[in-house]
Amino acid sequence: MQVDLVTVAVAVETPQHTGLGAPLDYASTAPGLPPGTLVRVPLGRREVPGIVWERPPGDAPPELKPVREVLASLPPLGDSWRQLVGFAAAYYQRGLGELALAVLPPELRKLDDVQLTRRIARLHRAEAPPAAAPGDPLHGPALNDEQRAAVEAIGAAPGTYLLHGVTGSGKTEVYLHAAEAALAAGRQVLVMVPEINLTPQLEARFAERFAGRRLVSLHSGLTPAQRLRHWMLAHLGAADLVLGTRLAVFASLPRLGLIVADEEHDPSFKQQEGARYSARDLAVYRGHVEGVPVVLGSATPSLETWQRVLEGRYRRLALPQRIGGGVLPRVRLFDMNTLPRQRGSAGPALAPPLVQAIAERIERGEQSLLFLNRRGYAPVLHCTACGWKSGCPHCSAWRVFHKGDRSLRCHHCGFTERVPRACPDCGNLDIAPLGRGTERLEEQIAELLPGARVARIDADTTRTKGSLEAQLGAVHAGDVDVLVGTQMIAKGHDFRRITLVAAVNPDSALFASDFRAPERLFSLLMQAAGRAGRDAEQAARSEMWVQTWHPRHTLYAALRRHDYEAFAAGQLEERLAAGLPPFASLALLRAEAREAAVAQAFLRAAAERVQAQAESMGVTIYPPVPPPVARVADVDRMQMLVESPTRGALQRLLAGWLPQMHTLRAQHKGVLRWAVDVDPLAI
DNA sequence: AGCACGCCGACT
DNA sequence: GTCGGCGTGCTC
Repeated sequence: MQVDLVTVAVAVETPQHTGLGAPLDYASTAPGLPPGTLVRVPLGRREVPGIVWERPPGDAPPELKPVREVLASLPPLGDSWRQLVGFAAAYYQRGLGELALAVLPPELRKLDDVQLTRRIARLHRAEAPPAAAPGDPLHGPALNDEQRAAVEAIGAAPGTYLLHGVTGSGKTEVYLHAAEAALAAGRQVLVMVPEINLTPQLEARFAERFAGRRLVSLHSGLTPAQRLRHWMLAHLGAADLVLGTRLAVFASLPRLGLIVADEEHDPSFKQQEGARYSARDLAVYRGHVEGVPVVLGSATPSLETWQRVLEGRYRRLALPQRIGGGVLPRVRLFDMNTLPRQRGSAGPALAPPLVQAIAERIERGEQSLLFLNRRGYAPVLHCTACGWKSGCPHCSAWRVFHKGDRSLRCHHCGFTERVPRACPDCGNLDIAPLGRGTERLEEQIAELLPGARVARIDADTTRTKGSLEAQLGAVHAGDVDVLVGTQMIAKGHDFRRITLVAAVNPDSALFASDFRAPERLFSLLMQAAGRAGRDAEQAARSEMWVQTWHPRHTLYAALRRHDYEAFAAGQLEERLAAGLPPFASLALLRAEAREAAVAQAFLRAAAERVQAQAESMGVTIYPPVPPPVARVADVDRMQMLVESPTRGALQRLLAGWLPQMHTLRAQHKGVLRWAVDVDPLAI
């Protein structure tokens, strides 16, 4: 019997610096294998998973290897999913198959069709019909006028919406109602939050409200089996709600009806390794492709989002009031210049009036939250005799003094040693901490406020699973008077008894070289302020203190009035003048080598290849420079900024340029890694 | 990236 | 004599 062979294109995991980014051709005996089908194909001497893709017209290579296995029990990945993945691969300059397979649950790639059939059958059996009938009325609080208007607008037409409101203004309630409307129409809902830490409380809120609906989470904290199960329920259309972190933007959702990205300004939505995608930007694209509304929620929108609102491309839905008539805490800028100068070091951790204010809170049984974005005891140790400092031998960074275990730790490469007893250079015994981290602040508060119950929450105290929950529990239970922590505590957690929030030392971000530093600081401080006075009855006497040496800085002036719009206007003006996003499109080319000169030469040669073309397109390629931390783990890094007036020009340039990079790399021995970051967060 | 092939040093 | 070092090259 004659067997007809057809040619199919299959996206397989081929790292792009091999030059193979596009799908490969295979022969198949199964006619009409639909795009989106999961298959296994031979690649070199291996057999790898792949996804059938559209085949662009053109000649197939003469000798084709056959598709080994068709995983027919899994419904094909849909057209809009493939379009999303195709767009993301092209936009972020990664191989299609590499991205497509990277965003599937890792466990899925290991299964053959028999195992898969069994898993799917088991899922259908386990997932009994929901306990309550769908369509139960929502039993939440009544919406205010603005909330109702927002829900109606979202339900009325697809498009991108900025849900603009401060902490406590009721954004989640709008998500819940918009979700209910989408669910009632038989659609699935995707809700994304920036951090895993925030998924449990979101899940609890949605689970409580949608008792009759099937809800799954998708984030990297799940076990491989859970992740597969949840992904599968979404893909099969059995899950109604998917809550997750940035990776959930790639969930396969055949009935998608609404996408929410909460805290859309948060930098965590940008993936920082591999394909460096922005889940927020992809959510907007996905909403556009699928014709569903996308809701971006924030009190302090990213300037990219805000500019699109000003241009009328996104619609702003404002929630101007805190629910229950609460007001935002009064912001008090404390001028550190008014303190008597102390000889030598940093001066007191907390200004005496702030200590007094905290003491009053303790007396009244209220809580205070002190925010210091630097963990450890002191960021650096130094010798008072010879000037030695605790540098990392492997990185261009200081090693941080951790008093708890008496260690010097590099926060970049992890290199850790016990604190030396004496100066390693001159033997002097007098080595002193410089500056202050959360550990030292905790110690100093105990001295300033004897008897106060102080707790510290940062990456060091929450290392083990469940410890964050335990510590937050202690705060909720009222076992803590003063909570000290890094930005970890500024985000999302809903504290009820906090009436004072203080930023201990926020100034450094004012003058950072990173052009987004002010935006991040403003948003962090607004978010921190939002921790105070969530109980309306306490709100009136809630305060946010900012200790600063620059009390007249415009950022603080805007913060004091809780005036995001004024702050944004000022920033946008600066960005426009400087030719920075959202008024320009950026990409960053990075290279790593043992010697900075090698990385630099590689980037220079790369620039030379397209210099003329770039100029003709109005694209500027800046000379390679070392990043802020130039050397990490004995590897030197260099980066080269590419700036374009438009996205389109940047995309065209990169698409033609990057394929040349792997041949160029072969000529530059010693280049360990290189990568491109489209729309980088920091430059 | 894997995973081969390929040509030179210390071991059962 | 072979186990294995990682240099170079390929994957429809």
